[in-house]
Amino acid sequence: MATVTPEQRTAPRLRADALRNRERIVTAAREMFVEFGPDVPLDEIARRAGVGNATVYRNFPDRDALVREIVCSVTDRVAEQAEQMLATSGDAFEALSRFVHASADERVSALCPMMSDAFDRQHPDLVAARERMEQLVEKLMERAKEAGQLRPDVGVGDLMISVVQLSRPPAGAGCMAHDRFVHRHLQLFLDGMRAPARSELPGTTATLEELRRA
Amino acid sequence: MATVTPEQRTAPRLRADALRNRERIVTAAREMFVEFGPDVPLDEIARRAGVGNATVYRNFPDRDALVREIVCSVTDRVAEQAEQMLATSGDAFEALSRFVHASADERVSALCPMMSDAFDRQHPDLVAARERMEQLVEKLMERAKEAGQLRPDVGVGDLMISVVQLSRPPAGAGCMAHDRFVHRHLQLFLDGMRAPARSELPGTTATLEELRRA
Amino acid sequence: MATVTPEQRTAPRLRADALRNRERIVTAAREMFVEFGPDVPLDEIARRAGVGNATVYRNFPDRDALVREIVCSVTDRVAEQAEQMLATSGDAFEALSRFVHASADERVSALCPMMSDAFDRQHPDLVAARERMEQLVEKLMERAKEAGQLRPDVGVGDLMISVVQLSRPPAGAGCMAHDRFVHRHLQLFLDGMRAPARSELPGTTATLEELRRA
Amino acid sequence: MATVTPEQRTAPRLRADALRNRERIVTAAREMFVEFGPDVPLDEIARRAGVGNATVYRNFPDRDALVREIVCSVTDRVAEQAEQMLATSGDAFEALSRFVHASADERVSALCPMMSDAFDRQHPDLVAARERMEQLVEKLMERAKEAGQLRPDVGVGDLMISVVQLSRPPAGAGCMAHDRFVHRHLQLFLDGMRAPARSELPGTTATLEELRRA
DNA sequence: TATGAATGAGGCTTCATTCAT
DNA sequence: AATGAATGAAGCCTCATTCAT
Repeated sequence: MATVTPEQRTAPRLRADALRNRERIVTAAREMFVEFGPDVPLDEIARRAGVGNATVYRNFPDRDALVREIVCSVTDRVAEQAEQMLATSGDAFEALSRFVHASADERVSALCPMMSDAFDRQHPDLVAARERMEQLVEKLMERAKEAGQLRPDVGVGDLMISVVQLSRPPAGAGCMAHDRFVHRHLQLFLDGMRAPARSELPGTTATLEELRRA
Repeated sequence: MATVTPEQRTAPRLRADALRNRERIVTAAREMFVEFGPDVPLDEIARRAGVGNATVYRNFPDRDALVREIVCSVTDRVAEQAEQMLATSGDAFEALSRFVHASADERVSALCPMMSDAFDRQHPDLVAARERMEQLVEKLMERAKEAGQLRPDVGVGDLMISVVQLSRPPAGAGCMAHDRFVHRHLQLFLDGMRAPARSELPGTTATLEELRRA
Repeated sequence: MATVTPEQRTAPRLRADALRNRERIVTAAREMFVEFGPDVPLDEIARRAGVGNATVYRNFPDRDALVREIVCSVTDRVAEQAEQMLATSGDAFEALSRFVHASADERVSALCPMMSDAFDRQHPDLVAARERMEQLVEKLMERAKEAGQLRPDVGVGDLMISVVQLSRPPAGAGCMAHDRFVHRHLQLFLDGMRAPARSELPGTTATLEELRRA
Repeated sequence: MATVTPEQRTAPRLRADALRNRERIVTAAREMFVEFGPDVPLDEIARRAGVGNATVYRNFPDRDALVREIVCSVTDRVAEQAEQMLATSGDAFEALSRFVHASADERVSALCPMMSDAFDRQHPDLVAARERMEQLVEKLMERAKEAGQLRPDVGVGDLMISVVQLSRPPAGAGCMAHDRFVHRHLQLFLDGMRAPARSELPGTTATLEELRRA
């Protein structure tokens, strides 16, 4: 399966040092979005990345483009985790569980903008990355359902939205502090997803895509 | 049991119309914080409340004071829900479950700032409101544990933090849309909290208070 | 004939001091647009007006709104000059001539944005002001044509565009310096408009409105 | 008569390809200044010229130097037109008239900065180019005055300033649109300059040079 | 007391200019 | 010599907060 990397998305060959700058910006932005929420000043991101503010704009025409790049790249990382877990042959629920915890470590909460109206959720890059991720997670959940370990009334959206939400650090809180609890709460949520179902769920499941019109 | 009301917190007797203004501001602010996130302009809150912007400042010296008032009042409402559930005599887990769903309807996600470093979590009003709420929820959980329905390795902080997080609307998304999923995810989380425990939890439980130095 | 004043355009009753501030902003903006071109920093306009920069934005939502106000108000002033000249009973060409020179003194060159694509020439306020002015100038020219003093092959657009252009101060030049020549060149242009025509004109006349699609 | 060419102004021998680059930059800059006004970004000029932005700086130390080069080269072109008209033997006013219209086609409006305080009008290159042009136009006007076709109370400055002004495209307007009217208005102005004078001119004539302290 | 208006600090973005390849 | 990338200084606009009526 072909993996679309961020580099492939933004193709035009960059010089070695420019590429390094771009990477530093993306890394800084991911950390700061997760830590301080999506409103961090771009100037702060530039400072953390060790570049001038205008360098951010050379790489990303506006704020949305930077946020989109972060969302896409984290989506790729999460998809990568799902792919790795699919490649294991052991217990299916265990694989799902490890995927969930690994996603939190990959800062899956950076996907938060994907759920916001103030974000172009239909951008082609984003749609492609999201669909790939969803298909992989779908398979992971399917395997666990077939093994009778995952309750059948939950969908990809239920899982991913909840994981994003539970791992979101409170705005302005150091995310390191938050990490202390996240895996604990994710574990509780995972236990609630095990088969057999302990209750009937209200509402209906949703994919991330459906959020568009939800 | 004595309930501390917002009016008692800000003691000086207000004229009837001034009191009504204050209430309208708080109501508008709660709705708009939940709907539009914590960055909503105060002028917009004033407009929604139908008062001039300066009236907001007459009632709350600065933005933090208003946020604190919202947090305190929602804490009160949530505590009220816990109290009501404690007053019922039926199934203990059912009471806890109803409390959780009711909290979401009371916009418990407005408590989010309580978990933020950028917020004075030690303010006396806040400490009082939080401790009262925690004691009531603690009792609710205690009853369910004694009935063998709630796994014993979870604490008040696990529950409240998770409920706040799962019910947080994505920044910039209408919360109405979000409501479609929240109760579903809360239900999954509740199922994960039922006894018997289906897994061992990592980390340790935490009270909201501990978040301060966590 | 009812005159539409700027105050009537922006109707909502303002406090006395706020109205004074608004007037000061408009005055400063008119002078600086004429003197330095349409790119003067708004902060400089605010400084010259003696108000904070945000006060400009309170009165005019964005830069375009301020420019439009200037254009409308100068259009009104120019129309006023035309009306006064129409009220005189003397020589028709003399009236037209005095109108042209008076327009320059009223800073008619501030109408320059009216000829720019980067400007909403269809705004209702602007359309109303422009049409009123054009009708008055049309009458003034008609009278001179009927008296056999103005060549019949020129139109309102020919006159107004040329007057705007000839009286435009070079960007960055003190307009006071420029005034030394403007009336001289306007006089030459007026002489060229006298009947009998001394040559055949290329192209066709145009109204300012036609510039839209020109 | 010795003609000072731009190449002679910036003496050091350039390689053929470097010279070609320089020409492309000047051409692109002239077009874009006329079309988009004096604020067009240098990066855009470089793009239109098909070179990197830094190449512009290699050829012109700063923005002013580029503007000066444009002004000088247009001045040369205009002088060239005057020279050609002087070489004709027909009607003197006709020659002057053709010069005026040809100047507009040569984008004489690019001389606008020559009238701005924010521009070093005393730069040797500029002074030389301007004086040469003025002398040629002076001769052209002299011939017409001697033939009794041009009113004697007008000077070179009157003509050149007016031609520049009348042919200036409004900032932000495509100059093509503007061309529709320019020749028409120039013709009216020319008619006003014919002898016999139809009125007395206010003020005094001026050379472009006098603008410095005017 | 309640209000609309005023303010200055700060964030986003652009651009002339400099630097490194 | 030529280029793409980097930079910091503005300019525009918003918003929390203060002032004057």
